[in-house]
Amino acid sequence: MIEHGLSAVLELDCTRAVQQFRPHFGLISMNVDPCMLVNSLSEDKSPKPYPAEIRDLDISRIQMQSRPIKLTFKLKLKKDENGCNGSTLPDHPDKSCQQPIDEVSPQEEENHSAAEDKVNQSGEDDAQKQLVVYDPAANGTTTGEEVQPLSFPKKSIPFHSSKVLPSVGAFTVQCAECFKWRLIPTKEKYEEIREHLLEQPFVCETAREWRPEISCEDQPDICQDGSRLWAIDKPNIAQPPPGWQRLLRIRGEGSTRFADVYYVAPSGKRLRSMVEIQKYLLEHPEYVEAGVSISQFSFQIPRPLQENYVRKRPAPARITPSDANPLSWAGPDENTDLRLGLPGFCDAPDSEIVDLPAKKKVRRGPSKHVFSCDSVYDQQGLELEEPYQARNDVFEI
DNA sequence: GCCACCGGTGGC
DNA sequence: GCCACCGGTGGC
Repeated sequence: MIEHGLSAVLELDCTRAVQQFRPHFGLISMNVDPCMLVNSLSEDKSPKPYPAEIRDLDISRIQMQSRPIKLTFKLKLKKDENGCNGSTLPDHPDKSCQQPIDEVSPQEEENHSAAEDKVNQSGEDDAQKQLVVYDPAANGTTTGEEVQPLSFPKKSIPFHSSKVLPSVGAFTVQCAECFKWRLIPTKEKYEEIREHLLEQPFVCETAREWRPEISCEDQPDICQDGSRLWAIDKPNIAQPPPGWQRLLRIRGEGSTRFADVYYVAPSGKRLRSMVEIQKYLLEHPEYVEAGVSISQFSFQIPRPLQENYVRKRPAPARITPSDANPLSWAGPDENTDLRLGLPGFCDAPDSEIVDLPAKKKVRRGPSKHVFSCDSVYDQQGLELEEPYQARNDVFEI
C-alpha cells in the first residue's frame, strides 16, 4: 500500500471509451497536490517517456484496455515537507512496479505525462475505473526492458493538502482523420506538434515516431467521457526558446480565469506577461543575442470544456431598489448545477466535482449541467466543420 | 520575505 | 466575453 501520506485523488473511468467528443488537440491533466510523483521508464532515462504527476497510486486499478500491461516506473517525490517523503508503490502482482525513488527536477516536474487520473469519490463500480492509455509494449516500441510505463491512477490515501489544484497530467492530440485521441509522450513533443498544428495536422501516423505500429485502426488512447475535466488548448503556440519553460497552472474551479501561463527563464526567473518578458529581454540582451525573440512567447491559455469552471464576471451593477437591499444577496448558493449528471457518457460521477478544489461561493447563472452532453456535442459539431480552427488542444484535469 | 495563486480591472 | 496585466495575499 501507499505509505507516508501519498495523496489519493485521481481515478479513471474510461470504460465507456467511446468516441464522443472531437476536439483535436489536447492535454490530459489530473488533480495535483503538493506531492508530485514522476514516473520514468527505462533505466537510461532518455528521454523520459511518460513523466507524470500523480497524487495517488493504486496500480491494481489500472487496466490496459483488454490486455494486461506491465508497469515499470520510478516514483519521484517533489516535496518531502508535505509528508510525501518516502513511499512505496502499492502491492501489485507485477513486482516490476517496485522502483527506487529519485529526485525530481523542475523540468521533470513540468513534463506531465500521458497518463491519467481523476478522483472518484462516487463509489462507482470498480470496473468502471480503469486507465485507458496505449500500451507501448503492445506496439512493439519497447526495447530492452519489456516495460513501458503508462500511467496510473487512482486513489487511496488522502494526505494533508490544504489546497488541491488541478494540473495537466497528460497530453493528447486528436487525429485529424479518424478523430481518435492519441497520447503524446512528452510535453516537448506536444509543444512541437502544437506549434505547427494548423499547417501540419496531426494524424495517427504522426505518432509512429514513438509508436511505430500505430494507425487509425487502433483504438483511441483515451476518451472524452466526462470523468475528467478537459480543456482545449490553442494551436500554433510557439515552442519556448531552448532552456526556457512554459508552464501552465490551472486555477481552481470558480476562479476568475481558468489558468495562468508562466515562462521560466534559464536563470529561473519566472515571467508572467509579455511586458515582463520584454523587460527581461531588455535587461538580459544575451538572450536576444542568442536568438530569443518575443515572438516565441505566448500567454494564451486553454479553455475548459466544463461549463462554469471559471466564474463569470458579474455584469455591471445596476442599482435598483431591490438590489439595494443587502439581504437580497445574502442567501447561500448551493451550486446545484455542479451536482447534476446526465445519462450515458455524461453521467460523470460527482467525484469530478467533488475532487475539484474547494469551490468558492460564487453567484452563478441558471443551473446547467457541468458536463452537458448537448454542449459537448455542439462543440464536436463545430470541430467537424472547422477541424483546426479554434480549439485544438485539450487538457484533461 | 518570498512566491504561487487569485482577484480585479481596463481594453477590446 | 475574452484577454492581458499586475496587485494583493495567504501559506510556506
